[in-house]
Amino acid sequence: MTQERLPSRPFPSLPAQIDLPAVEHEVLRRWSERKVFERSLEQTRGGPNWVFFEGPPTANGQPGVHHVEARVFKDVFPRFKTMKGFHVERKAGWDCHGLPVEVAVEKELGLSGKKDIEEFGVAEFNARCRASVLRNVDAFTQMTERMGYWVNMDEAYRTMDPEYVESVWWSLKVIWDKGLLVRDYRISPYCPRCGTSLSDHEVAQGYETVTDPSVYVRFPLTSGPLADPDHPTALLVWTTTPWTLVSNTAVAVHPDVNYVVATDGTERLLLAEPLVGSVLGEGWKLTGERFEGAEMERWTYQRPFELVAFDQPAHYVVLADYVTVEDGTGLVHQAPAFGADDMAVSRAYGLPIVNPVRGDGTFEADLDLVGGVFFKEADTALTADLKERGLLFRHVAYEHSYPHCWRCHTALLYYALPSWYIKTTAIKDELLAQNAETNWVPANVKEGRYGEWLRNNVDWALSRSRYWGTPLPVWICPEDHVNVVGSLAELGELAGRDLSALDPHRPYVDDVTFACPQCGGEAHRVPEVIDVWYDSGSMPFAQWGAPHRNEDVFRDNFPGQYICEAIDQTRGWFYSMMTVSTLVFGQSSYENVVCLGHILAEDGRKMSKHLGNILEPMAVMERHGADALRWFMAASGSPWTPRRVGHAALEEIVRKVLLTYYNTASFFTLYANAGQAWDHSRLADAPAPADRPLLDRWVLSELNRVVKGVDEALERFDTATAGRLLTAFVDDLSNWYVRRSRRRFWAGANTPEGASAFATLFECLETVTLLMAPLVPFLTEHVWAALRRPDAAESVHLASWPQVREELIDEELSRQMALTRRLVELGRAARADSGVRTRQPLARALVGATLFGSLPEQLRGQIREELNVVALDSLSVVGGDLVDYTVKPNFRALGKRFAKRTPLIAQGIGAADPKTLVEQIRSTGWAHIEVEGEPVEVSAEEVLVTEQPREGWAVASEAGETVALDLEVTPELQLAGLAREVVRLVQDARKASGLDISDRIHLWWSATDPTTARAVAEHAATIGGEVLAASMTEGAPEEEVYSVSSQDYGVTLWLRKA
RNA sequence: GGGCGUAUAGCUCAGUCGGUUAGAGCGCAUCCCUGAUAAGGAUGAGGCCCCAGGUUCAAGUCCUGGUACGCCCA
Repeated sequence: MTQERLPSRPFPSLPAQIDLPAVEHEVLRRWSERKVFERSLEQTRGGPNWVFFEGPPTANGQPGVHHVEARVFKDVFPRFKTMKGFHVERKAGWDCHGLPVEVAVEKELGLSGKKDIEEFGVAEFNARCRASVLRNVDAFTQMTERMGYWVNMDEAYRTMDPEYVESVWWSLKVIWDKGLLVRDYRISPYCPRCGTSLSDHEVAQGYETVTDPSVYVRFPLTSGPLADPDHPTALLVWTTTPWTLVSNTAVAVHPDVNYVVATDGTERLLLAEPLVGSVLGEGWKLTGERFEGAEMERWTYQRPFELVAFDQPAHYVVLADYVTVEDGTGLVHQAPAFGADDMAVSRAYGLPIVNPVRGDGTFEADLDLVGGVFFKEADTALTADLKERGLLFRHVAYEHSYPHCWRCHTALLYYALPSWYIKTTAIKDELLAQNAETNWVPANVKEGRYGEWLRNNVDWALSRSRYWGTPLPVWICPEDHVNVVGSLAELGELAGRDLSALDPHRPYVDDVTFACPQCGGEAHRVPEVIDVWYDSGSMPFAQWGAPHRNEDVFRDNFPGQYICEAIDQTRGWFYSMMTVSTLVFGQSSYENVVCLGHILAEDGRKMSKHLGNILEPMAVMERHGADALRWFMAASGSPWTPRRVGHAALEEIVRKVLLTYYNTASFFTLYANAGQAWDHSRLADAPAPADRPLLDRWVLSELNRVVKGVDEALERFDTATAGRLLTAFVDDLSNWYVRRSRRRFWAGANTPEGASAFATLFECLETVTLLMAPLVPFLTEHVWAALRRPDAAESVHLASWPQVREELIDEELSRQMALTRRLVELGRAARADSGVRTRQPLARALVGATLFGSLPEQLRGQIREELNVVALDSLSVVGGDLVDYTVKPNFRALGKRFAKRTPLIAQGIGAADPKTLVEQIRSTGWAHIEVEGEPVEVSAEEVLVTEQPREGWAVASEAGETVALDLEVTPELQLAGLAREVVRLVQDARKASGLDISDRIHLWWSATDPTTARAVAEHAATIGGEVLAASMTEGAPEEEVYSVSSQDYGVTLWLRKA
């Protein structure tokens, strides 16, 4: 569409019909041609920085509509702050590494597992991962542009770029130097066939129901009060993985559970009291000996197998809260190499971690009984051996769900793998202190979900045995000296050659070795790469390549003021952003963090290809427009809770918000361009706001309340409230201000009323366009281009945020207008009830409402016009016997004064004679009532009075307010009504015949109905004025012209342009 | 199993400091208004404010416990 200005017309026209997606494409073109984003940055350079950090989306897979959500929030506040004069750099970023990328590429290549990848070649595999990431980045870029998210994608950081990797290395070296980077074991779900550990997500895909042996084994006690060799007592231990008994290290009990000794006459077993019945059954009785778990700590026992060596003390009872009495015996066998809980407990006791199972899942070859046997297959031999030695108490089959490899269906092993950790537990207090300084939106996340997570902090398992990730920059020599390298330059120095062009990924970086500075032995890099969350948490410095490069830029942009993602990032990015910076710099990297709820499909379920309920973001934006989708994300419901998005919701936003706003602007240009045109120069001549009609003062007051409210809401990151305020104002502006002011616009800009109206509407549109610009940047830009003052910024996004004009806010007027509108609604209800159409004027309306007396004449005039009545009076002028009163207690007021006695007083008010009560209140402001024989005085504000005329009126009441219409239609009123019908017929005909609103016409009329004829004749001047008739002639014209007839009123009308 | 959140009309959601007639939009039906509008207005039908206790003169609202769903973790 074009926005050309005709010489005679001050404004380009905004046609009533609009194709929103087409407008958006036009706006996108304009932004790009005129470099508006770049100029918005240029313009604010030198202003205070407001630092925004882009949480890099994982460029794995195609963007979905849920990606639009966070990206809307990442756009709205930087636009808002830019309009307020802040300089908001927006550097895009892409999270490139990680298992999901690897898995996608594996699928693409038909590979399965690490063995396949290594045969395929790590260099080529990683090259494919890189290519896959770049493909998806493209799709994200297109979506980002289309939705109007202003972010600098030309200089986007990528976590796979060498400069980024080098920054990450540097930070890890800082952490190492602080002694917080350590080696330890980590229990991971592990597929022995594929030789790889699996992510939680992969594990979740592979649960299968299997039957395992369930064994109860005797562990005879060797110390403690029950270790009597004459009456030996054994711990009764239950496990479904007999093969782990080889590595038994301890037995865990719950400190608060009671354990008891039971005997069948020959042997004595110790187990949890609640499980005696279900485990032992008939023939067993309790000996009366009873211990709390806590008392049993460190009692030693005889371990079940002597197959592997322990070089430290072990095999005693330990305490653990995770032990339950729901199944088993309440005594839990501990093999720390094969269970995360076991590992944690054993570590707390300083127990050794013994692991006789090799990476391929078989026991070490030199072991007796099970040497070389696959772990799962060792159960039979081990169980048989236990039975032979009299240690097996019971052996049954046990069916349960157990995780298997999703690739090859091999049973997974929970397996201790050597792993690198960051000792985040050492900085837990610092993290809590940083969190205390952080503003969370919504607030509950701070101490809730996130605070809880911090308080239960465990060390960060950093390493991954994978390929496509930032390589852990650790080189180890045969003497086990650890060398952490902080840059390629440093690595080059160690290796004695220039490595500045090295790709710091596997396998190239693995090939670099050097002589250990401590012992001269050849140091090799450890095989691991790091957790991708560490990559993304490093972005505040790594996006600049700091400190190797751009150290100053980094320092100017740290910490950040604002980050935003969906709620699932609490333990992901929000955590890694806070933790990496606290580890490296001793402070969090962000001050404000917004957590969004998830976007669901219209059916309330997650969007998934499988369910076929995906909304494709580009298609959605082409259908409804990006603005509609943005408004939905920002302002529909509560962004912090899950929300359902669908076409219906977006259509409603288009109709209720966007088109209502646009059509108001369209109306404005239509009339500003008509007749004696209005242009910006008239703003100077317009009356001061205080001298404008009350309706204008009201809408300016509302406008400024909205400016204030929207500003405050956006300052606290509350787009939902901002959206609600704007929706309500746009509705008020269109459906009350414009509706009530139409006549003044018709009257034209040269009349005093018109001058006010044009100025007021222009000011409202200009300001509301600014307020809406961060939320719906396209449509506001389009409207801005049409309406802007000649000296105003070329783009709304280069303009300044509006300042509230407190002096224009008039709370009293707001209340009065609210009453005016309530009374109009009541009057319309009364008309609808009685079936008298609004075009039929009525003689009088009566109003009963507390504040009616204070209503200014101008507002009474609004009611008269809107209800089409000649006179408007208070019901009290009728008074006396013609009016019925009902009174109700106002509990809110009564409660303050009477507290417990409120119900009694309320009852007393109900029992009193309404008329007497009202008369007392009217004359003295107080009324006397009886409560339990005692006199009590109640004030005017403590009772709600409703008054209704007795008969002959159409009445509507609500909440103590009443409007009554006099239904008597006198002959004069009837004629006036008919005249209005004729006016409407002519107006319809003008519109239907395509006349311009300011065209003058010649009008002919002929009435078969004598009453109508009289009405036209008597009201000819009015009719002619209303319809811009230059001449009005009775009888048909001689020429052929446009005509319309009404059988209802017995009239035919002809018209043509004058 | 734990933490956090959500639950109000058929649907999507508001609901302020606790105040006795709980609202809006969509959808349905009937009617009205219209010289910007894809709009606007009125009326009608539609409510166990998730359940159970408690606090209070008074609870959709505050407290405790539960149920269902969601997210994260185990």
